[in-house]
Amino acid sequence: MRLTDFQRKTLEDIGERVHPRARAVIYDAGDRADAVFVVIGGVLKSYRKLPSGKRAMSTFLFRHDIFGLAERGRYLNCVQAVTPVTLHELPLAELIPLIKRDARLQFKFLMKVTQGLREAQRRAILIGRRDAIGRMAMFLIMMRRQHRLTVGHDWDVPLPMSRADIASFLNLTSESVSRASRGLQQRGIVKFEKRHLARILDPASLEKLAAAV
Amino acid sequence: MRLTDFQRKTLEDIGERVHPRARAVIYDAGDRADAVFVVIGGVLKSYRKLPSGKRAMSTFLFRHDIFGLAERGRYLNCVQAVTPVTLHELPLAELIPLIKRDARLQFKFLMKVTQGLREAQRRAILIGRRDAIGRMAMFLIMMRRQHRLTVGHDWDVPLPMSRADIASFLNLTSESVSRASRGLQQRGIVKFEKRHLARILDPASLEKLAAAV
DNA sequence: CGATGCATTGATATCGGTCAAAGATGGTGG
DNA sequence: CCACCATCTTTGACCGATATCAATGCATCG
Repeated sequence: MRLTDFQRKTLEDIGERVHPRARAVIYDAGDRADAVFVVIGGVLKSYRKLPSGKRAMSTFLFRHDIFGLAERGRYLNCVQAVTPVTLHELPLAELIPLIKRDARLQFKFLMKVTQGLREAQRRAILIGRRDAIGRMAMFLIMMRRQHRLTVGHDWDVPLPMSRADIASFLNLTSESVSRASRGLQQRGIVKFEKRHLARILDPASLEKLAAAV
Repeated sequence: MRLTDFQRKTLEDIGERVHPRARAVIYDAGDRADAVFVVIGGVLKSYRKLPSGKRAMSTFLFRHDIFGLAERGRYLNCVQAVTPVTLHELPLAELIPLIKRDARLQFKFLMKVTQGLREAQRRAILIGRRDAIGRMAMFLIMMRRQHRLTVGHDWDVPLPMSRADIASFLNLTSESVSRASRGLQQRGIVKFEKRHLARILDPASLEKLAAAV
C-alpha cells in the first residue's frame, strides 16, 4: 500500500507542493473541483454546511490522507487547515489521464479511498453512541493512533483542533466535550496538560470506555 | 459512470451469479475475503457487530451497489440479505489482476467506492440528527429515491426491512421508529399502508422535515 | 387456529442540549 | 514588558427528547 519511488516521482511531476497557513480554506463546497490533494504534513478538517447553516464535521485529515473527491465536478465539503499544512496538489486534468493509463498507480488511489470509506463507517458508529464520555474516549484513541503513526510514541497526544471542532466531529456541543474531558480526567484516565495536549494515563480504562458500546 | 457492454461482458466472464434467499448471510465479519459482490437485485443490509454484542447498521445495499471491500484479507462487516437477492460474485483472485491490467474498468470501481464514501458521509450526518422524526423523514426520502431509480415511480415506497433494521440504520430504537412513523402519519405526510409499504402523501412537507437540520 | 416473532403504545428516567455567565488563554499594541 | 481585549473554554441550572422497561396488539406461518 505504499507508493513506489517511481510512482511518487510521477505524481510529483504533475503536482506541486503548497503550504497553506492555519485556518486557510483549501476549498469550499460548490467550488469547481479541479484538483485532488494529498496531505504531506499538518492537520485539516473537512466539514459540510447544513441547510440550517450549521456545520457538520466530516473528518479530520492527517498525513497521507487524500481529499478533494468531487461529485459532478464540484466539491461537496469544505476543507480548512487546522494547523499550518503541506499539501501535494494534483490537478485533475493531469491526474485522471495518468491513472487511466497507469492501473497500478490508480490501484493505490482505490485502496486509499477504500480506507476512507471504512474510516467514515467507523465514524458513523462513533457518532451513534449515546454517551459523551465514550465518544470522547474513542476520539482520544483515534488521535493517539494517528499520532503514533507519525511520531512513534503515544503518551502525549496533541489535539491541535479546538474544542468546538472536536465537538463537531463527535456530534456533541463543546460544553459536552468539556464535561466529558473533565470526567475522564477525574477518573484519572487522561490528564489535559494544556488545551491542546492530552496525556493518557490509563490506556486500558480508556480502551474499555471506548469499547463499551 | 456506466459500464460499457464490453466491460460488463468481461466482468461476467470472471464472476458468477448467485441467488441467496432472504435472511441468508453473504459473509460474516472476519471471514476470509475472497470475492467482491455487485447487487443485481434485491436488498441487503451491512452491519457491524460491536464488542457489546449489539449490531450497528452500516448501510443498506441496493441494485448496482458493490460490497465486500476487505481489510487485510478479511471482511469487516456482516452482510445479510433482507429480501431474496441476485448478486454477481467476483472472485478477488481474478478481479484484482483484471483491474490492474484494465485501468478503464478499475476507474469504474474507483468511482463506485467514491460514491460509497459520500454515502457514508451523508449517513453520518443523518445519524447526527437529534430528532427522530427528521431522521425518519430522511430515511423515507432515501428509500423513495432508491425506489424511483429502479422502478420509476415513487409514491408507494416499499420498506422491505424490519423496523428494527430501520431503527438500527437510523440509530434509534424500534420504539422511536414506531413513534416517528405515527408522527408522520398523524401529520398526514405519510400513510403506512402495510408494515412494509409507505405511501408518501405530502412530499414537500417530508422534504422540509428532512432538510431541517 | 394457535404460536412465535414483530410492532405498537404507554410511563418513567436519563443524558446531553440550551442558555447564561464566569474563567482561561493568547495575541496585540502601547 | 505589561495590560487589555477577543476568543475559546469551562462550569452551572434547567429542560426536553429519546432510551428504557413493560405490556398489549397484530400478522404470518406452520
